[in-house]
Amino acid sequence: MTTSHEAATRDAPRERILETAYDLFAQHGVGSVGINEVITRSGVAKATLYRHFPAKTDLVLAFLAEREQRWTHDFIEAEALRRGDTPTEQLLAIFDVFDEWFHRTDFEGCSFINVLLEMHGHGSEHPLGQASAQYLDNIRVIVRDLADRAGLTAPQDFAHSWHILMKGSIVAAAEGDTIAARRARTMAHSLIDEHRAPAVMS
Amino acid sequence: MTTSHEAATRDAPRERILETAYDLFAQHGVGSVGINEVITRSGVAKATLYRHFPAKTDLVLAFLAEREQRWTHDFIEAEALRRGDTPTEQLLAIFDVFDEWFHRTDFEGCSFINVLLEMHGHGSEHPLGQASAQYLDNIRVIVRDLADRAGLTAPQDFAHSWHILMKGSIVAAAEGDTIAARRARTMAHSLIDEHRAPAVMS
DNA sequence: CTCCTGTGAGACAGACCTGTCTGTCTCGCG
DNA sequence: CGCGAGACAGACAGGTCTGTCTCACAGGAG
Repeated sequence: MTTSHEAATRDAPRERILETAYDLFAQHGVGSVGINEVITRSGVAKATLYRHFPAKTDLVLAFLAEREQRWTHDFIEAEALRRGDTPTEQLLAIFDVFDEWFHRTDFEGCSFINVLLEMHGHGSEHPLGQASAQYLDNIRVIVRDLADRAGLTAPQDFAHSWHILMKGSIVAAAEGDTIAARRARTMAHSLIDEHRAPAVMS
Repeated sequence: MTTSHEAATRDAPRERILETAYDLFAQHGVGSVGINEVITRSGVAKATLYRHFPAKTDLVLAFLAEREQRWTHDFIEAEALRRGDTPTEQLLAIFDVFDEWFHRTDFEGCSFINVLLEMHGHGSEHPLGQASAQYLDNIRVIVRDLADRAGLTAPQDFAHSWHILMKGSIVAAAEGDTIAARRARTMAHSLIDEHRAPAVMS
């Protein structure tokens, strides 16, 4: 109903499908949302959806790619870079962005983590698990590059540890700990200090 | 019902069901495993299962309770207490146990996190989400008590931060980072240091 | 002996899912 | 004006799942 989206969106069924799928998958998870709901909500015919996305997996893969663009790049990365003047500040700003994110009423969690854990150990075999792992990898690359630019030691290990703080705080936020980002930020600060000393090993 | 009970070792279908459900739910997730698989694997009639567990939710709740006993208490807590001589050592030993856990070929992740994230934001309304959150809470109580005994400042906040490291390393391990526990342990050590100083941010 | 209870085996209903297929409509273009 | 491509609508097939139900059997109690 409605088609209140004016003439512009009239001939863009693929965009309408992906837009609807993005909202539904991000909010309710890719497993809980059926194709039929995407169809009815986007006002598209089932045959149209399957013409653009041969299987549900393809639609989910498109969603994950879109998620990386909107969440990883446009939200987290861009905001963190904007809020900090130095690489170190930009790293820490990630958790400031997280803090804002965790306080949203429609906080939806990290789709990459959600999809990966939905595979329950078979993630390395399933294309959705592989894609999610790749997008999580890409986040770590962003962190590692900032660590590089900040002159930190062992940037690869730093990025892994940093990412543990990010993922842990996201799960904590899903649990209801709305100030998890501030807790993680404090630990993150200590981690930076540890990687400023020439020797990292304990 | 067999007079004065305790002829329980007879066939004990309830124990067989729960034992089978424990293995399947822990390994493959509570959503992916159907009642029929529990039935065939445990050699029990469907009516028998539904007599002991009126709905699948009841079976999952029983699984989660069993999971707390076997994983939280018998594995993590007991092993950590055994491996350390002081409360501080026992806290750090949690990540030694994690390290061993992450390296198991049948590493299955944290069922509480998995179930909670499976609710996709509606965890606080769903009984399974509430139960999972409660069991995660209980883990934090164990950590807080150890922090108390170690004389750390702000043990409640400490436990929340510590738990972020635990959850973050579990997700990282699910991603394939087998040495995530050692990374978390290093950060955990710094966290302890931070909570030894008399003044700590709240 | 019969009754009674718990059990195994499995058919069945009803809901929901993915994916296919058949129509009908509209629109652009020659 | 006619034609074809793409889109809408929805029936349909084939599979999954939960949960109910029937039936046969086994063993202890009265």
